[in-house]
Amino acid sequence: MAANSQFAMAVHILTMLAASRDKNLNSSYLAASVNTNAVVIRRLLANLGQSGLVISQTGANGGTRLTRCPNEIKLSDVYKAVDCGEVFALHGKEPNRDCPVGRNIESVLCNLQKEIDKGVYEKLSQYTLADVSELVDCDA
Amino acid sequence: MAANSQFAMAVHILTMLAASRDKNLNSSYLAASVNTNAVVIRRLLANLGQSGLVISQTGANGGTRLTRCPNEIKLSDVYKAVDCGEVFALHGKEPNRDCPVGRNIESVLCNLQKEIDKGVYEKLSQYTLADVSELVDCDA
DNA sequence: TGAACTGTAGCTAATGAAGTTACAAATTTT
DNA sequence: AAAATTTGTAACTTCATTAGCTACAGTTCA
Repeated sequence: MAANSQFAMAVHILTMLAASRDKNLNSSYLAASVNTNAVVIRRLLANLGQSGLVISQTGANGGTRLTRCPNEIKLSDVYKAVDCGEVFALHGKEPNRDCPVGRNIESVLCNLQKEIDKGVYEKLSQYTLADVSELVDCDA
Repeated sequence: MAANSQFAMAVHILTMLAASRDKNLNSSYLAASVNTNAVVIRRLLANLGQSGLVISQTGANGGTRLTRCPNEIKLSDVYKAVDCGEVFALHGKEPNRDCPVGRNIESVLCNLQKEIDKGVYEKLSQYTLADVSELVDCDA
């Protein structure tokens, strides 16, 4: 269970919301589609809400809806909203500073990490939620 | 401890090996630079060896060395050698097949995942171990 | 008032990485 | 031939993280 599937779940539920823009969807309904627990969905929606992608309402007939059009939500926005970490992790423990390589490798890797992450981000920014919705419908 | 730093460690020890191409380096020596246990290094070297990047010798004065020039080892080769998984994970549990979105989202995400991973791979293939060695020395 | 929601705290279970000890097998040195 | 060194690998522990679950206070609608 250690693999972080939050991005996948986020795209899933946002696609659901995109298909029902006129009404609120509640967390139980979304959870049933993702096949998980409603609290997992609510935690995810909390992140998406903080990034301004969705808005939730408490109370009866409450639920969540998108704040803007699916074609205005880039997948990079989603990626940023859920905290997925980096493509690869740096050293867990600091390398040995008495070794020339150990002393300098971290900064080199850190720059590389940033560049790779930027590439991922740029690639994801080429797609919107509307693109995903279309693909999902096509396959249906 | 759950963040996978094998790529970072792999680049680290390969840089060490690149700086000592004429002789074997043993796992204790490498472990001291990475600041970890020798067995962790040997496990990593086993992966790198299976991908043909390094060759190890048992016995006294044994150890590990590169099989080819640092400028012939792309960072994408390293990424492939250590099993770092994907940029983002797909659903842990299969989504609900009774829902149109649940039924089709996985294949859409899977294709996206492949494309993103390919982008990472291409970006990493632009750098070699020789580039890393140079950067590490420059900083020193 | 009562029903239906979200938001969130707090717990358990499952997974995976890293760290450690131990030891057989291989190889070199003496 | 014996001793020393080193890899390869199994087995275990520890730690961090994700996901799943229950419970409940607070909000909103009818």
